[in-house]
Amino acid sequence: MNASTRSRSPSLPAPGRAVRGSASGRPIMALLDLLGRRWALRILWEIRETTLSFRALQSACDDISPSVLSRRLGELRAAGIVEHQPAEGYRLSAEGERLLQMLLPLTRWAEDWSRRQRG
Amino acid sequence: MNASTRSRSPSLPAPGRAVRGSASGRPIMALLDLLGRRWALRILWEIRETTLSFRALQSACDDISPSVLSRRLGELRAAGIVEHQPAEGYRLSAEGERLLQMLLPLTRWAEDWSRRQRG
DNA sequence: TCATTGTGCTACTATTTCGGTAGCATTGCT
DNA sequence: AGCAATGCTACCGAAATAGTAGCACAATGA
Repeated sequence: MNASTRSRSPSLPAPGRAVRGSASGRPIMALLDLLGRRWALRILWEIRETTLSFRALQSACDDISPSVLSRRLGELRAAGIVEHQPAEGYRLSAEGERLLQMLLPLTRWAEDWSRRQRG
Repeated sequence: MNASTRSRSPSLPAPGRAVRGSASGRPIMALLDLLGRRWALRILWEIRETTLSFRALQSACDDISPSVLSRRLGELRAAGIVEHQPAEGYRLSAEGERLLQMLLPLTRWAEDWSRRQRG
């Protein structure tokens, strides 16, 4: 068996397809699956208002390993949330920007949370 | 070998402490770490407007394994996002409800996404 | 009283995912 | 041609997760 034929990535979550934890294909489940993978939220966060090259993104994410970064980017691109501009780098798609708009208030929440957790 | 001495869980993300992928302790990084763990978002989603027992939550999450559910619940409770009412079950804390308020619009986004992805 | 059912887990092993390092093909300098 | 930067893939050990079994406890009810 050739290594290139072995399955090396989890199934790509997409609306309308069964995903991990849900045979229903409900879009929200596909999304929660996608965003719940390691580094996915962080990657989106780091490009929320900028364009970064693969390596710049890698170091922004505290030197995430290139294999995982590559996989996450592949998934996020397949989902149409991230796009790659040759000679510029990775950035949010228009749809990805709408998604991130919704996540920005998390910063505020996290700060309140911080105050409460520490007292 | 005493089981209680072995390390069995990844470090609990908390604001003010270094977390996976960030030595800064910025609250948002701790939050992204916490929510980026497998099933974390889904668990919060399933109790967004109800209280569920351990087993009910397990089946709501498409029969997630109890070991992972137990860990996630421990983390989310330590974070003050989820709380456990004896004889009732798991539910969001007041703070957790504020957090979920921000995530509810994801449903709408995911539905639009679905339409675009499928054409 | 003694099953029976439900609850909240922990233990254990197998499988999958991730982390970390090395390195390659391509592109663009100079 | 040489050199550096970019966007990866391969490989493999480590860590997280899945899957199954089962335990301790409380409540119910015959």
